[in-house]
Amino acid sequence: MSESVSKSNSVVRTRYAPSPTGYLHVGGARTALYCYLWAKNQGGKFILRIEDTDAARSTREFESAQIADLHWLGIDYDEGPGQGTDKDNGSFGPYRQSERLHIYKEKAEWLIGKGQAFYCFCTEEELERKKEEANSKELAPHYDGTCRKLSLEEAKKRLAQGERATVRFKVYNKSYAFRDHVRGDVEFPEGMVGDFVILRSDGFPVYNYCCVVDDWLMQISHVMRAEEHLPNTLRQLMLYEAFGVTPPEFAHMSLLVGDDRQKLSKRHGATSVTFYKEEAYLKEAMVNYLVQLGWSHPEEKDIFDLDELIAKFSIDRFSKSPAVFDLQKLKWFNGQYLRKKSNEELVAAASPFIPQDHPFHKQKVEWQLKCLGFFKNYIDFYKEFASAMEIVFNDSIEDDKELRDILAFETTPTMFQYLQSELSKIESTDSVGHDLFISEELFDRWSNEIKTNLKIKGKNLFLGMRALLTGRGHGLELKSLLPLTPIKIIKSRFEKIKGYLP
RNA sequence: GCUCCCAUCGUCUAGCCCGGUCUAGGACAUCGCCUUUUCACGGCGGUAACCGGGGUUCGAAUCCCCGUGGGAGUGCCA
Repeated sequence: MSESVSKSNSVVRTRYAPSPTGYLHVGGARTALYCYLWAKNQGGKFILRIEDTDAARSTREFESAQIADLHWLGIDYDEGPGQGTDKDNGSFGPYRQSERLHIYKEKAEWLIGKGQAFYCFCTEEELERKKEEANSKELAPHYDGTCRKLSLEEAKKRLAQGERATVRFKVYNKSYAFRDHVRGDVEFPEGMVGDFVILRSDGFPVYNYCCVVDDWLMQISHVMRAEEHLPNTLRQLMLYEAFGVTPPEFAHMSLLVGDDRQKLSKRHGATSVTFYKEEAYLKEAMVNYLVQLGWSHPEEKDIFDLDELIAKFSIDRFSKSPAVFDLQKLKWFNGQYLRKKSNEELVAAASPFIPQDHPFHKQKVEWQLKCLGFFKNYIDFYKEFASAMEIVFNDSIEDDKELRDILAFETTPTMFQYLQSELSKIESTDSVGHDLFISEELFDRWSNEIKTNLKIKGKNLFLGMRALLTGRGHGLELKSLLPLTPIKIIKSRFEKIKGYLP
């Protein structure tokens, strides 16, 4: 039985170690966020390590895309590709595993020399056959140890003759236990795994191996990763032991799952951060939402920003059970943060997400500020501004019972006469053809004159004005809406509404 | 198959380690009311959960055991 010993009073160093084989996954983003928050909370360092040992699937494009997405969320690394390579107490870089191959080779040779690893000449076909055999006999499909007995001299001879070999780790026959910050005490019984590959026949290292070498050499204090890695910890513990190194502390976070409770994947819908970024979700909402999928604020608060998170974050408040990634709450968060933005911020940030040919862009800045400031109360996403503004730029009549009822009020024709004459007094556009708008003052004057001169008030007054000026029986607050509507639209609707009067 | 992990409202969760203050708290969603002479925003309120069975105990959501259900892993992927 081996006990992992906590590293005390050492500097906290966490790492997020993605493989650049796709875009940043929301689950990965959450893990990165937790690593980042813990490091920052402890005044430590957050490291980004690129695990690109799967050369066939890894690309630099995905690497930069993932970094860009992390950056978008506000997660910046202290050390990583192109950053902080020779910082502080020595060199921890390079930070791409493909650039660390010589290190893995050297350490593997050391292990071989120590008799803790050996060359294996078994072919994939042989291995596959043995596995099936073991399976049919209901035995654990472990490596059967064929090459374990080979002497080093024998192995070197075969290597010299050009035979390809992997390097396997000679597994210890004993049970392991360690304390996990999320899971508590975890035990692995003896005999769970067979001798596993640490170096492939092409010389590239395998995940469980290079992960340990790097976490060790980069002096990572806390390994925080998804629960799917929990079983890997056994192999890694063995490697730490072989190297004579104290393992880091571990925290295995629960998985993000889909509505069917299966590990979140593409078939559950959009899972890449890039998608949400492009859909103009707010990063504040994304961070706030993601963090709460598996972690809770000590004061049960719901809304908090990155700075508060850094201050309040703790490694002991993770939940153990998987969390369903469900967009409802993210949508709510997005609406909350969107409404918090000032009108100036809104115009700057949301304009790109309003179609280029939208008349919104032709209006003056003051109008734009007022407009988005008004419509933000009705929507949750930047992309919804365009459709929300329909009511301002669309001169169609929404003919329904509600509208007909209002038009049938006996006061409505009188009001129509009055508004017709008022509208005829104002211009739709200025001298250069720009849209003109009525002022709130003018709107107030109209209502007052109708009230005092025409003796129309209450429901008849407001609903009547709404019907005649907007062509609808219901809608948004008139006093704010009308001054945002181009006069030419109001006039055009007014012309059409004539035909609907009884 | 084997190994490991998990189990509180529909969803995210608090509480569990250190049993009583839990007739189980909050948030999203939902429903209702108020506000808005309409909608939304906002405010107020309602519906809604301790997987099952045994134990330990005066007392269990909380501790123990056994079931059941779910998930992950079992690669020359990470």
